[in-house]
Amino acid sequence: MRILIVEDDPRIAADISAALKAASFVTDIAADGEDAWFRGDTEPYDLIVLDLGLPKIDGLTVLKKWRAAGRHLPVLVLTARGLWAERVEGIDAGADDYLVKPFQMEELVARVRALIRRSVGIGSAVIETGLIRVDTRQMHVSTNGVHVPLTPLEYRLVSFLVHNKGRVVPASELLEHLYGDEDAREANALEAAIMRVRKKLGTETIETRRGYGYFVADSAP
Amino acid sequence: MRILIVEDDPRIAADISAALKAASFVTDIAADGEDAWFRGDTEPYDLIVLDLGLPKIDGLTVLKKWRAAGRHLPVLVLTARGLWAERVEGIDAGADDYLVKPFQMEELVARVRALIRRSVGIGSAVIETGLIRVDTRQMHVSTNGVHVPLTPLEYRLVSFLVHNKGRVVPASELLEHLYGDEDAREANALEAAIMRVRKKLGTETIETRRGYGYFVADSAP
DNA sequence: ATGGCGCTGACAGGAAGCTGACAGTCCAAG
DNA sequence: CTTGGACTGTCAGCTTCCTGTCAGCGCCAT
Repeated sequence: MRILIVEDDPRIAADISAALKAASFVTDIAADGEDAWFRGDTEPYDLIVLDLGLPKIDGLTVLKKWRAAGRHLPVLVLTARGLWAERVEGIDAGADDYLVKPFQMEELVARVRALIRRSVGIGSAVIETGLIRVDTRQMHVSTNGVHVPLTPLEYRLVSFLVHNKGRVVPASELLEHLYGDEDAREANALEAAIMRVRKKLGTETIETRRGYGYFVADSAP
Repeated sequence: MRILIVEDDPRIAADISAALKAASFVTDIAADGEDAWFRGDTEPYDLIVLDLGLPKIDGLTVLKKWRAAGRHLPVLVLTARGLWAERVEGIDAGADDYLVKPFQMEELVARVRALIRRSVGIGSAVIETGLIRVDTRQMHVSTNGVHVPLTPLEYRLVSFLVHNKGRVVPASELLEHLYGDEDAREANALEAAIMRVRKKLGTETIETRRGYGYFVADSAP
C-alpha cells in the first residue's frame, strides 16, 4: 500500500512517514501544494494524508482539483485544532476523514488502515481468504491458525493481494503499490518476492494468471 | 482491439502502450503528425489516443483531416493541463473525450474501454450474449456462470467478436484488429485460435459463415 | 464428385514466469 | 567502529505455457 504524505513541515512529515513505514506502508512526501497535486494526479496512491496549510497551492484547493478530475482515493485531512470552518470546507471538498493536530501517531495509523480497508470494501481489521488470515493491526499472517513470520516486503505483498482478493492484480500494479517512486524495481524482484511468499504460505495461496497477473481467491464469493 | 497511440515523447508513448497492452489491446505508436495521419488513414484502428503537441503536423490538424475524410472512429485527446483553448478546439475538431496531462494510466485505460464500448453501442462494462458473458474490466469470460480462463490472444479474439456480436466479422478484419502492424499473421493462426476458443467455450459460441467470416449471436435480437 | 475453405492435432520457437545462488545494503549488537 | 545477520534485488539458467506453422483431413457448395 502506497501513501502520499502532503505536509510542509519536514519534521512532521518525517514522523508520519516513519510511523506509516513501521506499519508496512510505502510513503512518498510532497512538501508543497503544487508537487502534491502533480503526484496525486500521476501516481497510483492508495491513500493521501493531506495537511491543509501549504505553500504555493492550498490543501483544500488541491483536494478539490483531484476530486474534480475524478480521483476517488481516500484522503485523510490534517487540520489545526478547533478550526471548524476548515473542517466543514474539508467535507465539502471531499475529505474522507480528519485528524486534529496535534495527534497521536497511533491514531493516524489506525485511521489510515481503516480508510484503506473501507476503500476496498472490507470491514474488519482481520482479513480472511480461504487459505490465509491477515491481521492488519498486528501485521500477522497465519495459515491453518499457525502464525507465519513474514519479512516487511513479503507482508506488504500479501497485504496488498489480500486487500484485492478475488481480483487479478497485474504485476505492474503490484510494482507501483509495493515500491515508492524512488526505488523502482524490475519485474523480477516481484517474482522473487512472490516465490518467497509461496515458500512460506504454500504454492496455492497466490495463483499466477499468465499474461494477466496474480490472483488470491476470495473465501466467500 | 487495435489502438493507435500518437505521442512524440517516446517514454510516455511506451508507458501508454504498456498499460493498454496489459488491458489486452494491440497498440501501434506514431511519433509525429505525418506518420499519425498516414496510419490513421490506412489502418483500421478501433480507437486513437492523440496527443496535441506534435512535430510536423499539429494534432488538431490531423484530427480535422481524419474527420474531413469521414473517419468516425473514437479519438481520445491528451491535452496539457490548463490549456482550455486546446480543449475547446478539440471538441470542435471532433474529439470524443479528453484527458488532461498528467493523468493516471488506470484512468486512461478506463476511458479507452468506455469509448470503445460506446462506439459499438454497448453501455455496460459487462457484455453478454446468449451463451457467454465478458467482463471487460476484469477480462473475465464465463459460460453458464462459470469462469473460463482464456489466454491473452483468446481473450482478445472473444472480446472483439463480442463487441461485434450480431454481425458477421470477416477473417481479414479479425486479423487486422487482433495483431499490430509489426506482427502480421497468416489466416491459419486465426483458425487455430478460433478452434482453441471453441474448445474452451463450446462449439456453438462462434459460428462460421463460410466464405464470409465468423459470427457471434446477439442475445436480444 | 470435387475443389477449396475451414478444422484439427502435432510440433517447435519463444516468451513469461520460476528458482537458486550470490551480493550489496541496512541495522543492531558487541 | 566493527561484525554479523537478515533482507531483498539481480543474474543466469530452467520450466512451463502460449501460439504460429505445417500437414493432412473433412465438409460444404457448386
